[in-house]
Amino acid sequence: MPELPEVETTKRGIEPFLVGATIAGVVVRNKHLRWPAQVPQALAGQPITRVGRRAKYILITTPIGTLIVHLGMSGSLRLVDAQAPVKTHDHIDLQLSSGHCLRYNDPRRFGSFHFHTSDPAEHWLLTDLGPEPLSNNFSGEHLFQQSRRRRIAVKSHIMDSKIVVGVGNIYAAEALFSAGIRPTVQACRVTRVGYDRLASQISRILARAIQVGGTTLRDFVGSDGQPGYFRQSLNVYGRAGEPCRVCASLLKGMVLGQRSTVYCPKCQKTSGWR
DNA sequence: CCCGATTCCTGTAGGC
DNA sequence: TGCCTACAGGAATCGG
Repeated sequence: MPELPEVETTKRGIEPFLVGATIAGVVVRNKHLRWPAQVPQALAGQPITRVGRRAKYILITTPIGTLIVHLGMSGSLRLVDAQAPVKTHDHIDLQLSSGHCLRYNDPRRFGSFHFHTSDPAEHWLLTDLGPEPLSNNFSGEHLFQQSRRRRIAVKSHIMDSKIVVGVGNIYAAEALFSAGIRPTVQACRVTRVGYDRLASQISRILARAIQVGGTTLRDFVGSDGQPGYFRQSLNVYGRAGEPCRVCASLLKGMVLGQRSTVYCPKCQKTSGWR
């Protein structure tokens, strides 16, 4: 499931093929995504000037506007040959003048395509987002200050895209484990020191996951169709009932905020210090 | 304002 | 072997 590392992996994979290329044609086989897909035919003939990312959105910019693409839970953007046979759930193609084709496949259709004619940062999907976890705007102090009145679980706090973007269920669980913080602790009870440690673990883990092409659990493939290899580095996610890799205690699984959560009852005792 | 629950969707795993 | 159900989850939105 694409979280920030998977989206960044996709962005890096497609960028060299898109920037400088011209869109030769647009094919929308199924526009019934999370929202009706906005992919104007007017994109045909437009050069792609920039490929970017904000949170889990991939931004594909042309002189007439920017496509804002979200991969949802099961979406992928792959570069295929223009003649590649269409498979099931191949919903949208951007045909390129180079003979390549940027193909969007999404079995569960939780993804989305929006088109915005001015600065994408001003699109309603992006205006209320928190800082990028790999930027200088992100810190333990930020997490701490934003948490003072929040009684929700700290895991829900760091998964809130208004607080910080790109931290999904997998990486939230992993960062809390590495920081030694129990996911269920109220956000307002985590200490400043705890948030410092949590912020640095979030950044470190996301950066490492990007280095190995993200995490492939089931669906995710990068733009070249290759899986990511961070799965073997997971310490808690998907390991409920198995022994902790640090202390051998049995990892505990539970549901928190409608999300499956796994933690080590021994390594994750505190809400701050260790 | 705050926060938990609900909603979208389909492939897969588990139970019988 | 095959059917049926539960579950996975990003994030907007709803309801209390």
